[in-house]
Amino acid sequence: MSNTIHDVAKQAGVGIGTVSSVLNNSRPVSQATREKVLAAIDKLDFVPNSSGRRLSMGRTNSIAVIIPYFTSSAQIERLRGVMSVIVESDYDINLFTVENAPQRDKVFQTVPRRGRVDGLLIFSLNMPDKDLKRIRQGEIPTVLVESSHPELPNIYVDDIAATRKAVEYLADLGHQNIAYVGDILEDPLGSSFNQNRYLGYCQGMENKSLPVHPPFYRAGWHRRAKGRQVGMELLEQTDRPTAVFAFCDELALGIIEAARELNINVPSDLSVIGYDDIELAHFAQLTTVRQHLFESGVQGMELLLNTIDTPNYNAGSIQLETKLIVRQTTVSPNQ
Amino acid sequence: MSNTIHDVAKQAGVGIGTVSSVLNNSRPVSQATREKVLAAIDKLDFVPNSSGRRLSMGRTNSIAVIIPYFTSSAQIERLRGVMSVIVESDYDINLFTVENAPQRDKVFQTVPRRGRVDGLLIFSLNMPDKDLKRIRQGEIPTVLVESSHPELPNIYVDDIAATRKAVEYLADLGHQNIAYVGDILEDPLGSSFNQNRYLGYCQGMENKSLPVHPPFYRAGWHRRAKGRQVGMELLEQTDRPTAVFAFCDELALGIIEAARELNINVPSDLSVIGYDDIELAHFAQLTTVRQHLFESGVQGMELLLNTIDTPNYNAGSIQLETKLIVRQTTVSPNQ
DNA sequence: CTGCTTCTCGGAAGCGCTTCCGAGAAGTTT
DNA sequence: AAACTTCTCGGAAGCGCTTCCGAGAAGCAG
Repeated sequence: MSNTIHDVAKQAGVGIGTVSSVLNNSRPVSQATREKVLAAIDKLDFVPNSSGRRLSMGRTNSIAVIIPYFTSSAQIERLRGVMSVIVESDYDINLFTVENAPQRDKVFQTVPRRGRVDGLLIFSLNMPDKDLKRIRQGEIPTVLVESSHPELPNIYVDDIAATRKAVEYLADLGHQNIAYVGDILEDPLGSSFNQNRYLGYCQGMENKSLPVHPPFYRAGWHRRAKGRQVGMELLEQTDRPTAVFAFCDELALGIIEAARELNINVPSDLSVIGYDDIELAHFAQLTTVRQHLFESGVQGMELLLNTIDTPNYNAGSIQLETKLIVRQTTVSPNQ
Repeated sequence: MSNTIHDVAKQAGVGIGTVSSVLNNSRPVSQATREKVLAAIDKLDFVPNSSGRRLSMGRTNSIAVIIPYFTSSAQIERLRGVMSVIVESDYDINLFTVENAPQRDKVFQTVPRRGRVDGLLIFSLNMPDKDLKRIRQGEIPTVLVESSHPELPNIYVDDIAATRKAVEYLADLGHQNIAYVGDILEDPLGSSFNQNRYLGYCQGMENKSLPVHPPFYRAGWHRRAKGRQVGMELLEQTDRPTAVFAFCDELALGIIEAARELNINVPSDLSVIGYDDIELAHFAQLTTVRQHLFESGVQGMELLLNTIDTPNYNAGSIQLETKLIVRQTTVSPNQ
């Protein structure tokens, strides 16, 4: 069994209060006593039991990060941003991945509790009002990333405008048959980025007086293999599109694979735009909408830490920029 | 403030012991009482405070996962495997990323403690003996992934043989000038996979009577951009290699980018082999050594959970297979 | 009705820590 | 030297839970 603060106190010949004081610098201790205590701590290789500390202090020093679509590169990149700031802090990260509605509900019901974590960082999920109420009542600081809510601080991106511009770019190149590949519209986890991007797509098409053609909407989830499969379906249609907007880069790469397989040349026979600008988009020379994923994790976590540490921190919302990065998968269509 | 077990007890008109009993099914409770308690729990939206529970039970229900090189796709894929098994369990994940020696030391010194976590899953790091002693003394169950130690259960891969075979494959294609791109040999974090792969490379070269040419050893870390830079250096040499083994796929892709930039055709002018078979290797048609990354996370976590739950579980080591996946970045050299 | 066993349950003790009250020592002033 | 003030520190109380002792109720046999 590990040593406790009592062992240290006995070893140093002092009281437990004194040991606690030197551990936390919570009250002045004479130099001589401090040294005795430090020597005892060192000798016994003592580290305070975190459960005891949590209970008596009423804080946990840990933060929950809740992440759906954990298979997506974009989420991972955000998480990297989160970790880069957390290593500099005293907080631990509790990682919760969420794949379906029951998992999400369980997490939302049990995790945002006093004594469980000191803060919540939620990626891409919209908060059901019931769970939100609990967060507000328990006053556990919460920040949303890639999601927004009038009452909660968040980091977001103007998905609609970004997608609209990407689609308009395709239209300006001369494309008329532009497909949208995303996720199913009524997302069971309650994320809204797919709806937003689809909305942006519709707006772009409308602005350019192009028709939104239902067979050109495809749901393909977040991975390349799925994109390839959906790409095959899409491109095997007799009346196939000349350009595709994919709501994430993985999907875009899958579509390029499908095209390759069907001997459809990208970009001369098919233009493809992705979204996110993940690491590999550069390798693939993919035209895409860059959003600052790593940065979103950094900012989200910094916002959360500030909210936790400074009681009345006025945590507003932060909008991150996007930028269309034109590479080599988009050109004007063949005449 | 949240409700406590006392509030529930009062609300239900029973004692706290009874509430605890129905929460944990730890002793029989009459149907009538149980229903009163459940109603009170429901009404007060009560979830037991985890800090209190941790302290009194002496277990934390959480597991630390310690991950270096968090920017690498391979580690992420392992983590995905870990998360896929953890969601089915009652454990939480505490995620620790480690980027340098001080961080590693701090984590090894403070995390493997009773009252902190119930188990440790360590990726890719070798345990210093001093820290290992603490783990053994405190008897906190530990499993290593991509690392091995005579006293600790682990999940590993025969890096040496896998690399040797990959290099021999290149030699058999007719390559004589084969470069190795990996990390610096004396890794400050104390991982051994780079050494092992380099050793495999040397063995392969020796088996085929090929010289190990020092300028053909390059250290490039784990990301594409770095691989591109190292690739430039390597390929701008007057006497450049005709084939490259890269110790991870990201690096291999970076080298292909460098070649592209220097107008060196892959594969006809330069063959490239990677390692890991990450998601995007398929897209890039990269010849690579496949290891079962996701599976390594799954198995590591399952092994750990078994070790925690069944006291004398005989957790041995598990070797995972590798396989050379030949795609389109390797051919015989030009005559 | 008595003496036994079996059910059911209340609540004190204790997990390891921090906080805080107050006691004693040391230093200062008059 | 007495009366303060200031330092220093011991250890009880309490954080919210689980466990466990033992008490009372209920059931049963004689």
